[in-house]
Amino acid sequence: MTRILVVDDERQLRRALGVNLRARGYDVALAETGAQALELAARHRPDLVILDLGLPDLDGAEVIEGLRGWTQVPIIVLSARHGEEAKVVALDAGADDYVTKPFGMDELLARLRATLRRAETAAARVGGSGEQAVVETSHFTVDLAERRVLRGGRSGGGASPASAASGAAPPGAAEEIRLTPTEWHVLEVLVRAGGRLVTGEQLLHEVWGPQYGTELNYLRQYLAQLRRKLEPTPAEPRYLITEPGVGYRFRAE
Amino acid sequence: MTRILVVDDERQLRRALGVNLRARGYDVALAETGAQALELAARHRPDLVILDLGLPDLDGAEVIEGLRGWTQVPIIVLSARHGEEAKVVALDAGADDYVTKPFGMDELLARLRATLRRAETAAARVGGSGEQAVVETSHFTVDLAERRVLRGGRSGGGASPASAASGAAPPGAAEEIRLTPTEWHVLEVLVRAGGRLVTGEQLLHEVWGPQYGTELNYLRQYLAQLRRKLEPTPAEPRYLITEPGVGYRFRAE
DNA sequence: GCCCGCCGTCAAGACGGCGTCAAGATCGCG
DNA sequence: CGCGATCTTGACGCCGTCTTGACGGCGGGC
Repeated sequence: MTRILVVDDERQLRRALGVNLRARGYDVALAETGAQALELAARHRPDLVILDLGLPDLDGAEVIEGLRGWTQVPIIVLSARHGEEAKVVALDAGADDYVTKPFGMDELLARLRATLRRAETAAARVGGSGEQAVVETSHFTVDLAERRVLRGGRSGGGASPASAASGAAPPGAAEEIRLTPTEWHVLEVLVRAGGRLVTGEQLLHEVWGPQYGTELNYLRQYLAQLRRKLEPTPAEPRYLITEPGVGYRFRAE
Repeated sequence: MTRILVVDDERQLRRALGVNLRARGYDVALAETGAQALELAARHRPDLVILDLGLPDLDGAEVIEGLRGWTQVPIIVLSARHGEEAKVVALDAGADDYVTKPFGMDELLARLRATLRRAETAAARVGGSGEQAVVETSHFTVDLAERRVLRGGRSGGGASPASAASGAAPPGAAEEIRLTPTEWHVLEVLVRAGGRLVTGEQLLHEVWGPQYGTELNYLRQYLAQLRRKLEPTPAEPRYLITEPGVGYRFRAE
């Protein structure tokens, strides 16, 4: 469900927004100060922030900058100030839209939908931002953005044992290796670590959740499966390396 | 250079916008009718459109829909109408922002920067191929602008199992496949993703609205119907691919 | 040289996701 | 007011995935 963070010091308006948004099926969190807003945003990870500029503790621009320091979450600003100056400042600080009070609830909701729509398509296109999205070895290619693994680097690996469904691809072309969600997640964590060692405990936390930490047999299971699917000779791993007694590491040659 | 398309029938305002935008370093194209706007947009591929709703030839919503049929270009609407109703209609039709006349040039420019900034993160699109209005496979053709699907690629697929109503079309000619609104919407989202994976949640958000996110059975239902209508062998999908545990993907071969 | 712990492997059962079928609800149209 | 098309919702069975346990080999420590 879409999470909205509403930041406003007027109890009245905060309640009204909360009720209206919840009625539309949004998951709403409320904050009444800038500090509380920043904390809630970090913890709650909202999909959109509705921010009143007239907060008691922090200046509006400070809140926007505090958010923009680490997140691209869409921000709709509410303000009683109609002046152009204020709008320009807020928008250039990183806000996505600016609505002057008093405003109609229908308009705000429509602007909210428009902003969410725009942000959603943007987020879907670039995974996070920058960062290496494709890691290549001489036997396979891991595409973190597209969430895919393709067999075939410079010198194509051996023919895959069984590929029934996919039409015959030209030799040397990229052929997809199907991974289950958990397999992918394990591989992703290792690849994102960029060659650094990942302890068993870290892996379990990332993939299975914080309440796991001792189930090392899970890792043995999934590392074996990944090696079977990715390594040229699974018995002698070249890429998915075991560090005995510590954890695992992805080596990109 | 960033290209802006300005659509307005008032000569005065058109000129003012043109001058101001050019002074800021934008590359500006001008149109004074809806028809001209659509044509210029297709040819010129602007990075943003500023659209006056009070055009002589076409209704404002028509112009927005005409653009949204094939492009995600950001649209800022100008209008003399202050009513909420008009704003909601325009924004829900696909506009990104709505500015009422008279407006301050500084505010418009700030809103323009904010909208461009938000849209830019999406600019890192798959290699220049840009936005295709028509996507073709060897069994059918999806026309995003015309909102149609035609059976027939190079070598026409087998005869459809049950097509009673349509008159006998000449062999190899394009025959339209009728899709319901929801079917079309699902297909459109998948095709627009351009081969990238779309999670179940994203699909539900786009098609059914943000308050949906867990009704995965809807997707099963509609994906099955689309496969029945589009796939040569619905039991073994070639185009509408399931990524188990994650979502769906459109594969254009 | 023996014991113990860690790791790779195999196998089986539990579980949940996915495709499918089917029926009711809803809406627009004649 | 009745009909058809479409959307919504529920149920069911199959299959792939996940979970869990057990076994054997290998190496290191004592």
